[in-house]
Formats: sequence, C-alpha cells, structure tokens
Amino acid sequence: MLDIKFIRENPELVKKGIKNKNEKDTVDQIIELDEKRRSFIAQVEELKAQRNSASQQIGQIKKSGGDASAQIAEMKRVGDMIADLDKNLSGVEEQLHNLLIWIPNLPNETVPIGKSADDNVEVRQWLPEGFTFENEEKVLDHTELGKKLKILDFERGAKITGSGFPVYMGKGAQLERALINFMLDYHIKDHGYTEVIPPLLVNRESMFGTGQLPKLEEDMYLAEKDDLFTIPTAEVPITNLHRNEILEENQLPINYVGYTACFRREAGSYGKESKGFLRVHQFNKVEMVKLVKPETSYDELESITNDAEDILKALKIPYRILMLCSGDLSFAAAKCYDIETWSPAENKWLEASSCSNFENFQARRANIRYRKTENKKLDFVHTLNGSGLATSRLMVSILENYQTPEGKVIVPEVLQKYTGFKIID
RNA sequence: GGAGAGUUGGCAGAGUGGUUGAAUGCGGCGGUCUUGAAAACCGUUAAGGAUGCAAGUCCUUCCGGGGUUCGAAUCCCUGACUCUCCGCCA
Repeated sequence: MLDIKFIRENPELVKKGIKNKNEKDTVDQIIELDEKRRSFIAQVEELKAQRNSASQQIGQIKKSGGDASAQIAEMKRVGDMIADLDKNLSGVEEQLHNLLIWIPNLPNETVPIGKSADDNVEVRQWLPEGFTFENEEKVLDHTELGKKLKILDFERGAKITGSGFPVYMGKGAQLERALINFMLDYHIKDHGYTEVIPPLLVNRESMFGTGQLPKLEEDMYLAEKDDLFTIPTAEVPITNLHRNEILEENQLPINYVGYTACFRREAGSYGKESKGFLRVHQFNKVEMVKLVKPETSYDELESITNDAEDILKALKIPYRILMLCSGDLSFAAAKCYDIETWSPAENKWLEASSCSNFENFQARRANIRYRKTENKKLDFVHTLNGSGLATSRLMVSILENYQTPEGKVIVPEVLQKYTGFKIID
C-alpha cells in the first residue's frame, strides 16, 4: 500500500511507476476522492467538537438539577447532521480504499524499465568447474529420469488429486527431503536464520498483508467454509507473524527461514510449459523472510540473494541472476532478482528463486512497525523475501545435471550425508 | 460439537452511562541524591487522522462491526479470538 500523502504530493511520480509496472492508473480519481474525504472530515470534526463540549455542559446542568432540554434538542439535530456526514465520509473512504489497494508498489529507481520478461537484465552467471552447455550425449529430461528410476510419479499424482500434484517415491522422496533439510540447515547455521514452521492455511488479513489480495485471489486455493487460503508461499504466514506489531529497533533485522508446501492454482496457464515439474500446483519451498530497518533494505536484498546463491554453489548447479524489469516485477515488489538454474534437457534456464525487496509496501498493509532507539518514533519496517530455494525446479536441474551416461543420477556431494546413498539407480 | 468465563495503554490490572485517553502497579524516559552504581524520591510516559510554516488546536481509538443515547470503555445485537469444563479425535 502506498501512503496517501505520498500520492497526494507526488502524483506524477506515482503515475510513472504504475505505468512502468503495466498496472491501472487511478491516481486522478484517488486524488479527487482524497480531497472529498478531507473536506468531509473537516466538516464532521467541527460538528463533533461542538457536540462534545455541549454534551459536557449538559452533564453539568443535569448535575446541578437544571433543565437542559433545549440543548439536548439542539444536539439531537447536530447528531443527525453528524450521522449524515459520517455516512458520506465512510462511503468516500471505502471508494478510496478500493482504489488504493490496487495500486502496486513502485519500482526502485535502479530497476530497468521494461514491458515483459524479455526485458529482464542478466546480472551474473555462475557455472561449476568443468561445466559446458554442450552435451555430447543425449540427456534424459527429468520426467523420463523420474519414470525410469521410479522416483517421480506424475500420473498417479494426477489420479489421486489432479494434474500438477507430483508424487515422490523411494529415493526421489528421500532426495527431496535431503534437499529441504540441507537448505534449512545451511541457512540456519551458516546464514543465521531462525527456523519457522507456519500454518499452511491463512486468513484474508494475512493474504492482504503481503499483497496477494485482492489481485491474486483467483490464483489461490480457498477453503470456502472457513474462508481460509492455502498458502502460495511461506512468505505469507511468515511475514504476517508480526502483523499489527511494534518491534524494537534492536530486534532488527529479523531473519526467518521456513520450509512449507506451496499451493498455486496457476489458473489459465496450461500448456507446454506445464510438463512434469515445470509448472505444478503443489511444490516444496524453503523461504527466507527478512524484516529490516529501511536504510538497510537494499544491502539486505543483495545479502538474501547471496544466501540463495550459496545453496546452488554448494550443490554445484549452474545458475544465473536476473534483475527483473519494471513490467515483470510482482505487484508488491520494488526490486527483485530471479535466480534461474540450468536445465540441459530443456536447454534453458528455469526460475528457481525470486528475491525481492518490498520496502514498506507490505509493512503498511500488514501494519508492521518498529520503534527507533534514537527518538522513540515509530516507522514501518522494510520486508524482503527470497526462495532459498524452490525444490521443484531445483530437482529438475539436479536430476538432469547429475545424470550419468547410463541414465543414473549421482547424489550431489553435500546431500549424501542427508540421503545416506550416493547414487540413484 | 455442548456449557460457562473473558478480551482495557509496552505489560499487569481498576473502571457499569457525563472533565475516563482512561485509576493503580510494573516497565521505559528525564531529573534529584551518589565518587560511580543500586535503592529512594520527583517529574514524564499511546497511536492514527484533519488543519497549520510552526507552536498549537481539533477529531478518532478501551477486540471487530452495528445499534440505543444529547453523551458509551460502561447498555443492547452481532462476529472473531482466548481460557475452563464436557464430548469427539491424531
């Protein structure tokens, strides 16, 4: 959520940001409603001040046994006027709110302007020693490998639930679990994060707080009876841990890491991209969330991105970092790096992580503030998150990059102590 | 699922219609005292909004929403959550 005062004072800046994000510009309507709102406030507050002092007088008169019926009649009239004005005011405020919640966060000034994913900018690439993009022999893709080695079963997943709900079997399940544990341990021990196991269903307030609602309602599973959503990412419950709280400056930065299953309807995105793990409705992800002081948030963005990269370096998976252009940024993000891992079978990069700075956009929605040590003033924290990482796409890269000419898969060295075996055959 | 109790400021906890934004205690901050610290004592201590260059003035807020009233933390309705007991269950 943007600050209405900021919009009022910088309408052109806001309009530009909205345009660069390909979102709907309602700034003129917002400013008009804001003026209306403030004019109603001025009127109604004037009357309320009048009523408050008169009510006090009436109390005095009654106490001393006098007759206050004239004042009471007058105040009844004033009360009716207040009721009318209040009604108008809340009507205007509702309209204003309904526009404001659709205004996206503005891109940071360092973000390249662009329309779509084609305009994202590659920042750097990391390739393991000896890696080459050319494959002399045919590489099996992850679905073929999964079938051959009996470690993934997409067909049975479709039977018991529907397409896009993968089943991991045997060593596949063990590898998945090893990967999750490895990533959690790494972030906890080497990067100093605190582990959280949050609920997988959350209420509307939480979904609003991180910016999934109202825009992305159609992309989420909803348990209608209880009006609860399954989480599309652990970002939602973990960031909302501190909703409506005031933190102390010396508590910051707060670094959380959590593993959860994630659920996405991916409405309207069926197609060739949906093979195997490439697009699923349920997947596993280790997510990092940071609550930080505003002045540090861009350093923290670099840091959280590095934390995700460290995992890939340890696994020796080739990856590249993209800086998303304005048009490809999510609704709530001000700046975002995507990490893509290499898939030799698809012969392309697959998004495995997304690290974003939301500045105070989510903190405003979720009302997460902190008290500054210096002057005791309150301010909104900045929130960040980054996948560290999503296992589905990562599993594609591991299976494909670590396969032997015979179609077996070597377990990455750092995972071997977690799996207890070195090869899947 | 059934029955009951509760939700007040950073925390604990008073307050059942009229200077109650809210007693008191703790905590926090400032000060006195002290070589320093502790103790003791004194003072101070909410957030959001409107307006204003500012000082200030005003409005709102006692879980959320609605109502009664000239006036509500206080009365009524409703929703959420918490706790206790019973039932069911991993």
